[in-house]
Amino acid sequence: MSYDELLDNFKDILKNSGLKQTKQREYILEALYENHHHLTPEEIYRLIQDRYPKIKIGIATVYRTLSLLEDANLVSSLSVADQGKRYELLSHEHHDHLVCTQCDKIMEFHDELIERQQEIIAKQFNFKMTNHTMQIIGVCQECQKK
Amino acid sequence: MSYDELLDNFKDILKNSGLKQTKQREYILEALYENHHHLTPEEIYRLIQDRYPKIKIGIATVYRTLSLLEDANLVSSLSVADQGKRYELLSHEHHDHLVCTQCDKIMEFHDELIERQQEIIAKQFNFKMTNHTMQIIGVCQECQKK
DNA sequence: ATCGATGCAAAAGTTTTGCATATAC
DNA sequence: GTATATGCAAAACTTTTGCATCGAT
Repeated sequence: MSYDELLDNFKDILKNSGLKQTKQREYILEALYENHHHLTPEEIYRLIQDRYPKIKIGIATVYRTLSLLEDANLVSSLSVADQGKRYELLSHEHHDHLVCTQCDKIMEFHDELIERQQEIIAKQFNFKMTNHTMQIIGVCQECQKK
Repeated sequence: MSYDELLDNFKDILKNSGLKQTKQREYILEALYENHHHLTPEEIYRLIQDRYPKIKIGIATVYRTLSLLEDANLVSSLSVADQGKRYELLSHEHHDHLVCTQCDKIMEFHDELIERQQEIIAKQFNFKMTNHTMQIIGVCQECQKK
């Protein structure tokens, strides 16, 4: 999905819920779009401060907007290893994560077989799946050499 | 694995690392064993206080012991939906989770196809997998009716 | 003009750390 | 006896909330 489509999508959601469009909300979406993945609220906050020094933004707004986006199913949160949640857009192609416990690096992969199997499992439980996450935890190739 | 085997296992790990066996550490392991899954450090702390009113235990010890157990790969942590991590023993048979976003209920499932596929993926990335977690997020059967 | 959104600061909640004391070895 | 573990309290982080003001509609 292009950024413009995504933004239109977000604007529609806001309008339909009687919420307002603001620069802050737009910049948060933009930060998530550009830095593809795994941002903490703190990181998003600083990215916006750095890029738009003129605009005022508070960390509370970042948290509030992320909750909004999560409720609207535009972002998902993930928490592994370190403390604090990290957020990423759902509109990027779905993928899962390999997390290295030594260097905290996060790698991505996509596997159709697993995707399909998840759908089958959700169906078995009569569960209405809105999202799913998977993490393979371990030691990456580089850290194994150390 | 029986509790006794698990405890012996833990004692060996402590001994081999030059660490000491304490009642507190044992009770934390016991709490995780008995209440099969998904405990927060706070819950573990209170369980032990309730069950062993005579013994002193501090929340810091719970955190310290959980880190120890996680390093030793005896427990894994999981964080979804609510804030804060939850811990569970790895020695219980491995399973993955269905998390309901409406009632926060966590259900479990086990799927061999997914397990095998995760191993294949780890191999492709030359990744030494020590653990893996998967969560299917959505709305459970009961909450769909509401 | 209205009502929701924002920034700020305070509060609440979670996790870690320093230190004196207690306890396992 | 020595070294590690513990409880406690303080500190560090993370997230949420109250409130006066601002800004989108």
